[in-house]
Amino acid sequence: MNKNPNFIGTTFYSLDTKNRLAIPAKFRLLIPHGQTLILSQGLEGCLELYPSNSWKLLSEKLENISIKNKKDKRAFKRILFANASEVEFDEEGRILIPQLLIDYAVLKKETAVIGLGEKIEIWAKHLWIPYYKKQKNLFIQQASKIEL
Amino acid sequence: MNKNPNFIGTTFYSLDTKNRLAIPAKFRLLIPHGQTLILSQGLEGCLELYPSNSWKLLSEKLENISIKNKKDKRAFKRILFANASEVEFDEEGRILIPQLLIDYAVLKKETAVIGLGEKIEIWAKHLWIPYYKKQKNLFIQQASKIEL
DNA sequence: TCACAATTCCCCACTTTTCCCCACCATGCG
DNA sequence: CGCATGGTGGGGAAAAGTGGGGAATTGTGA
Repeated sequence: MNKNPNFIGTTFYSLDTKNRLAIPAKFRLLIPHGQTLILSQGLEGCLELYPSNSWKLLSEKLENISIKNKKDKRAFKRILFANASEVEFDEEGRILIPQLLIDYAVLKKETAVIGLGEKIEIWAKHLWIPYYKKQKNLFIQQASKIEL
Repeated sequence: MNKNPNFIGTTFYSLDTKNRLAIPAKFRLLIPHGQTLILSQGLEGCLELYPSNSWKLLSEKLENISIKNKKDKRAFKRILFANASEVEFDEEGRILIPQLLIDYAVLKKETAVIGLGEKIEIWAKHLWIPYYKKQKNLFIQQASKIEL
């Protein structure tokens, strides 16, 4: 009965001096109260925030993925899990981001919080903006080919 | 059971100083009460408004297009989701348009709201008028080739 | 075991944004 | 005319985001 969350949209929020970051109320409402979340490193230098059930799906997917080199697979899994962290909301709907992950994503004060369906990505704004501009053109080219 | 809406026609409405935009009553009546809508980027610089189930179908379609490169595929999904937003009607039948999308479509006070069957497009009037004039001629040429 | 430092967490306060509500005006129609 | 409907605008309450003080907790080293 528990419907999968469907996070959508971009918001620009501030990481404060205590490494706290607000999560948009719209997203919070999609997450059952008291549920913990998993914050881990994502690709292209962002962070990923998962509700625990989405995280579970991800780990299962990872088990079934076919990387020929088993050694590489183990390594990938280790890095993913080693840097992952359980986080909770405080009274104001913020999460505390571990220093390790702040360094990984080169987070400064300005961040972009982006809903991607089953997960939420967190980007340093100074990295997101150029990435966005570059990829937007690719998007438009691809989308133009599709009959709507 | 649930019949697809069929939005038709152009209206020129005002975006107010609080970024609210009225949706024509005749369109609203086609949307079940309480249903959320997805506002997202369209092509040629407009915005598109979908009943959420229509958007879901569209996004799945877009996600399944064949991009071999996984990195490009991630980028595609990010752009798709980053520029979309859930919106609801207020008591007066208006939606609140996020600043990000206002910037995307270069919306000023005067907007054009256009019914296109299953979706509604929102244009800055100053962009719509020249686009319309230009495409109208093309339309006439095309029409002469088509048997109706 | 204790003292000290660093981190985390609870709480409060301030500012901005969003949303509820009402009021106005134009239009169309009996 | 008077009433109903639909679009526009704005006041003000409520919610959301931001920042910081200080207590509680944890960890470290003497």
